[in-house]
Amino acid sequence: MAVDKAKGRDTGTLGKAMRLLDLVAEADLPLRFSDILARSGEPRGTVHRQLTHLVEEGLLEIGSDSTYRPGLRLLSLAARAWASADFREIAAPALRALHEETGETVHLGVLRGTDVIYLDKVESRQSVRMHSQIGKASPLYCTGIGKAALSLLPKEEASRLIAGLDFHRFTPSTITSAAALEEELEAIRMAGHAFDREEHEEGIRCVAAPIRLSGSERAAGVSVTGPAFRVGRDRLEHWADAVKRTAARIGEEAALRLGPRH
Amino acid sequence: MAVDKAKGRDTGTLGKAMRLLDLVAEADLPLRFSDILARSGEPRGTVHRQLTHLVEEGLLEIGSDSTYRPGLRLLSLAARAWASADFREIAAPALRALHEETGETVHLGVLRGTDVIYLDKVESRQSVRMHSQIGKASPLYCTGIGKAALSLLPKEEASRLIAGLDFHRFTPSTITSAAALEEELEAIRMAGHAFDREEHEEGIRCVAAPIRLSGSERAAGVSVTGPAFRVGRDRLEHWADAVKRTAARIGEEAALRLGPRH
DNA sequence: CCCTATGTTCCATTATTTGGAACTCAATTT
DNA sequence: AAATTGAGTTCCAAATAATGGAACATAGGG
Repeated sequence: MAVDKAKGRDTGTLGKAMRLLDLVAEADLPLRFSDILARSGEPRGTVHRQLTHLVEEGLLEIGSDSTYRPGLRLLSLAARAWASADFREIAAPALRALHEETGETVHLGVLRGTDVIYLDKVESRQSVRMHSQIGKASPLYCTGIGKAALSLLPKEEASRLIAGLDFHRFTPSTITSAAALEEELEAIRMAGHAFDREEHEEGIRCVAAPIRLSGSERAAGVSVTGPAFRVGRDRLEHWADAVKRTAARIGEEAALRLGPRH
Repeated sequence: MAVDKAKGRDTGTLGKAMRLLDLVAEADLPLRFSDILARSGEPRGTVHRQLTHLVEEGLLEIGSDSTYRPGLRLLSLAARAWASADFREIAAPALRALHEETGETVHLGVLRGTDVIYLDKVESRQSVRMHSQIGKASPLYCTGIGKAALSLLPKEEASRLIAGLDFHRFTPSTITSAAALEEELEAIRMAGHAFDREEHEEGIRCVAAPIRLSGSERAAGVSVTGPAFRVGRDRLEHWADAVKRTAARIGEEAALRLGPRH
């Protein structure tokens, strides 16, 4: 049977179920059975039984027209995951301070695999709902936090991650080659901060700094984000120091409160 | 091995993994391997392998001191679940209106099993972070929304649910018997709204009304919540109508936009 | 009425999980 | 320093659950 060496993991039955769950969650509209069947490439019986199990567990929900969508149980599980992410709590005051100083949206994110997961967000305007972004995953190579966090990893680990990336062009400025990313990464290591120059979304720019989380094997970052019309290169440059100070502060706090005991 | 008829479900391997995940998520502080082993009652080898799988899938995370806590992947999955909960989106304007009218915190929740899951919350003070409650599960028998939603179910279904409850006294006013709950339920059916008279948390009161979600086999509710010192019985009574109107409005909107197609 | 698309169920075969025991590695205790 | 305890990890034959091909059901057209 030989486990696929390239990918490595083999989480058996659970892994298969999760792949299916991902498939449904990732779709931006409810899928019908046949859609899932087609996308999964697995045989009918198998898919059907697995979906049934996921529904019974509350991880998926099935509509009257037998469309599948993510289930509520995910919400309650995540609520706990979020609550117990004490790193987030530790960072909160520093994020607020940075927001006051800059007046723009501040994000906190961590690296998971090749994605950045947003843990928290501070913004002034209420109109855009807060949760909308929390927990969201974005590719590492086109976000300020992603690139900043990457610059913190040991070089060979960073290169390994980069080698495995699947670049997708979101905007004209998106970095779309490993070579270009490696080059930018070198600059980020020197400067201590990273920019996102409308690389993920047109009209959105940011400066980010990496947070060193000793102990926890995790790379994280903070960023200040704003619309291009209001935030020019000069302002980004100008904020870089504040962002770096914030990152350092969070790193120290975390080391203090998560390091010794916990 | 004869499936436990009383409980019914048998989601095989997935179910077992999820039970373990719940166990870890439900604990309010990170558990070590032995804690989990003890609480699960399963044999060593089994627990160890399952935890390993959960970690590999990102559903759990393991700290340097080999403690387990909920993983970040739950956040990203839930982000999608929340985004695609179009019911929440439909309800949002009505919730805001109710908040403006009453000036107190407004909740939207749905019934899942014997719990109420909070889908959304509108409040004025920013100090208490919004997410803190979203996705949270609270027992059905001591929350306004829970009791209201229950009043919507067919009587025998409600009774079946009630019979299966495991009452826990949170405050002196908590309802702690099936008989008392059945009685109150009758009153709620007549009135069309439910109160929470400091039954879940001391000093916190609320009025809730059930939302009828035709089609979707789901019972939901809206509530207005406030601190006892500011919200007397009279005020609660006074808001009852507004809450009922809001519930009706959400129900109609949902029927319109989720019923025909979708 | 037949045809097709879609969703559901069945069951012998096959692969995965199980769980008891043995093993490692530190930190105590004797 | 040797023995003991406690915590985490690994192993593998036996038990159990997942697989997937095919048959069955159901609904909408043409």
